[in-house]
Amino acid sequence: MPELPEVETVRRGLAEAMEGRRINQVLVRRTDLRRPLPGNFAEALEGQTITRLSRRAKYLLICLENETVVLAHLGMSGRMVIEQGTDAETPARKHEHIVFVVGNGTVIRFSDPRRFGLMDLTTESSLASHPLLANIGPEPLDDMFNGPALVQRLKGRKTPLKSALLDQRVVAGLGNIYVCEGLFLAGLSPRRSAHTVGLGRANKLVAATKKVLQEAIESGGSTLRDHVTATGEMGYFQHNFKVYGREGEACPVCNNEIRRIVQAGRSTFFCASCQG
DNA sequence: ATTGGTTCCTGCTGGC
DNA sequence: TGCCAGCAGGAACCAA
Repeated sequence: MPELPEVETVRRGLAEAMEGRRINQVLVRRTDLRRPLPGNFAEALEGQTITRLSRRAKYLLICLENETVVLAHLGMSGRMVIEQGTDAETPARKHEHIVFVVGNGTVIRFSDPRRFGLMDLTTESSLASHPLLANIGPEPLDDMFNGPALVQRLKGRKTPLKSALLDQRVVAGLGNIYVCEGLFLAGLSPRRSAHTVGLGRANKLVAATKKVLQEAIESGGSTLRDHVTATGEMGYFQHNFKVYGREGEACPVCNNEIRRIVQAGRSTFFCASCQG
């Protein structure tokens, strides 16, 4: 499931292949993604040169010379994979929904079996107020995301800390894996009520979250099932998970058994003795 | 205002 | 061994 490190890894790969190149062709095979693809999607992009590949939260932003911005979310199972010199039209793979042809024959294939992903069009000037981005919290790797800011954002929230961190309005780009890992590294209980996190704990949590995200990006993200980089390689941060997916295994710090609980319908993995 | 529940979709898993 | 119901999961949306 692509979270910030996976999307960032994909972004870096796509930047290499797409920046400065002209979009020569866009094939749309399906328009019924998480939200309907804009009707003019292909026409709006064809002929435009890509100026920059950017990212906000878990959204990829493909910026074009005429100020158009493609907003792309990979959902649960989305992939963006680069191929050189293959035929864009064939083979027609089952879950391949959109294909971009850029420059002299570079093909970028967006596939997404579960179709929780989406693409939309906006412009540079209305990007920040786009409905999907308008209410999203700070980038976790930005200096704006710090202890005091986190305390402020958790104020008044009575949900468990774990659930609050998954809320994209609190902080952007985190998902189940990196929230579990960050809480473990910070030594904080996922069950703690969010508003009880004061400056000391918030500082620890911010530092832990940044560390986990940075290390994951350096590892090319985590590949559980679907994630591959834009060049088709697997990430390998999953080998560094301390608690995620490790129910019943020994905590790497204290050797107690790692537990799994369900919060707001999502699995939480944690060590009850390290995460007081 | 905040929060819990539902929904979208498909591949995988576990139980029989 | 094979089948199928049920689940997982990001986030918008709705209802309370």
